Amino acid sequence: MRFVSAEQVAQLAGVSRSAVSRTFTEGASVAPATREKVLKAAEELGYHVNDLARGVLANQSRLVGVVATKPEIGFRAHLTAALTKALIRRGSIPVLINTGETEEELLAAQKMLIGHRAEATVILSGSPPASFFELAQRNGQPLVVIGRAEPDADRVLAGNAEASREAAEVFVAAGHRRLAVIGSHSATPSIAERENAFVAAAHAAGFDVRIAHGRDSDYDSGIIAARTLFAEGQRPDAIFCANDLLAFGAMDVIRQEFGLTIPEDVALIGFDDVPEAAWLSYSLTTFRQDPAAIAARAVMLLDRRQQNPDEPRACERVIPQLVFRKSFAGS
Amino acid sequence: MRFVSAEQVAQLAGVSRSAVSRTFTEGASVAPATREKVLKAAEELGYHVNDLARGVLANQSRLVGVVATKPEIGFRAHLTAALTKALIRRGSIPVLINTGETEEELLAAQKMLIGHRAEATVILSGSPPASFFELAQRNGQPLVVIGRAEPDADRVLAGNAEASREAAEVFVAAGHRRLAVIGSHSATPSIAERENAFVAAAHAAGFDVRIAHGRDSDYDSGIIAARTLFAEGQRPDAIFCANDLLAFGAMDVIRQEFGLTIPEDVALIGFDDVPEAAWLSYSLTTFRQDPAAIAARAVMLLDRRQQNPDEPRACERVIPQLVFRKSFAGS
DNA sequence: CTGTTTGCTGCACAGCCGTGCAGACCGCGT
DNA sequence: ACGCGGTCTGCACGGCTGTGCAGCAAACAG
Repeated sequence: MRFVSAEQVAQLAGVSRSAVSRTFTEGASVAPATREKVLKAAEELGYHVNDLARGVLANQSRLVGVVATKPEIGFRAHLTAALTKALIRRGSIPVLINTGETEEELLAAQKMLIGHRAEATVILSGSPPASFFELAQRNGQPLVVIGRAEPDADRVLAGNAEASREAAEVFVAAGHRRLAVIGSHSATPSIAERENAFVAAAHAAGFDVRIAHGRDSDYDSGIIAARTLFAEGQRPDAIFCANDLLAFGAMDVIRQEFGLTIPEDVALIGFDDVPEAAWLSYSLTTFRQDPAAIAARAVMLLDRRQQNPDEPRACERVIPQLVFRKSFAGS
Repeated sequence: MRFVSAEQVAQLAGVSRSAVSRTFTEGASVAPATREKVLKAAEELGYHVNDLARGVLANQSRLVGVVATKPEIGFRAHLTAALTKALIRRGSIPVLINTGETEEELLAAQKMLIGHRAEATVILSGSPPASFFELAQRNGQPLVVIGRAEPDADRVLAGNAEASREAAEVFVAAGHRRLAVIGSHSATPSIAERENAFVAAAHAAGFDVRIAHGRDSDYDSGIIAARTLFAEGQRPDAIFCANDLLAFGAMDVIRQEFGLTIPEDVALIGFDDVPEAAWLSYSLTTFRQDPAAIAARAVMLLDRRQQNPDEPRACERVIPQLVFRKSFAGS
């Protein structure tokens, strides 16, 4: 008998099981005296309401899935942490679905969530297959997507386009003419959007942009991309990096392999403002994204969807703020 | 009617509900023909077994709590990710309890886990109060603690003492005499153990050690600690840092504020081998801890505990490996 | 003192599922 | 043809809870 049941508490308190149930149910009608007796008996026996049985009745649990690939890397780590913290504060139970690369694993995890009657799922990254959305839809599973324009779900978007345009503008205003951008081959929607918006804005201003890609969007990719930019062709004097990690890799190559100085020879702007951007070695000018703010929006969308399940899909926007440091001082 | 029940599947398939149940129960006896019919009907209706109800029967769910403060920082981010991945692969449901600093929040989260009849809890960091262990004990909640010598739980320990001793030995063998160590005021057990073991080993070899502390065990603390080491007193020529983040902060201060070179003027060894340690700017010699290996041990302990609940507490050790990079080349 | 309202309480049911048990059915050997 | 063993199947129960409903006592008004 590992767990105490309400029946046993009732017996010890000398009341019916209903009284116990009502004591632990918000807004139920119990006399203060019985309530007291029940609480005392529960304390003595170490009783905890069985949320599973509760969930069976309500046909819903308080689990919220958080889907992320590589949740330990860069900005995503901060977003994951902020989101789980916000969910806990809300009284939900954050389930971190750290899916490997395989689609199969993701679907298995989703089935687990549905099997546990999860309340909702938040998607931080990756590009789930269509079947994922279909399955969620079919089981009335609310979805919140962060950083991706998915029309079938509530979403929180960063102002990627606006920020990237601003990057191009401040580069041009500061007199830079040989522009470049570092993106990624396996571009997530956010990364691709930043790259494209920067290029478009530069073209609109009448300047060409060299484009470099690494395999991914991490430090090593930044290294590879920077090598291709500086090893051949006209060397850029200003580089916009689709995220901070790419920028760090590029900076290290620019300084150590090509002996150039930042920002005198090359200026850089990154994206995300992870804590490393403030480290003395980098001091990277970058667009700040506040993970707590994004998480708060996501939770808000969850609340709203729960109250009005049939409301049309909503979209929240969080606008990144350019933080000036030494890698680009502005004009 | 948001979810399909087994009853409906049974009706469509023309069998009893028991047959449906047995189809989805491992090792139950069903005729291949009925099984087929049931699966087809389930597919058509989009049926998923209600894991909540299943859990009520078994009095256990497949939730596993993962308790961590600041799971986005440094090595802990990698450990969290590795652990959640391993748990998912095992068929468990990782619940990330990202507790703020308050003890109250932690206990609330623990009660949620117990309420959901979680299978076990893994503790990555922080120092839960005694009431935490007591509550877990009382509810038969298996506990795995990582990186902390908690006698009331199964545990996975890194070889902090062995590695730190090795650090002292290789420094001495390479001819360094002015040793220092950077630890932390708010020392987690691991950090404190590394510091103490290094000091003890140095003393044993006949050398004194300067000790510096920041407030925490992050980059900023490394900066502060390095400033106190180099601003006054005899400057060290070899520093052991209790983790990589501290080392990065120290390196940046040593180079940029004091104009010294690494490793010529000062050699450094870190701990953890987070990816940043391999970045060109740092190239930090450090002790590698494999998050996947630690996670695997933790999961193994979980499995073992589940099979033999009354076995004595076990302790697994993972030995860190010294990885040489440029910050200290060895002798 | 009596009638009525109010506030609690207990009963019983519903919500899903796994499983022991008995019975049905089928194949097979004699 | 008959008995027997084995494989499935359905019934019914048990696991723990929330809640509608009816009843009961107390409080209160007249």
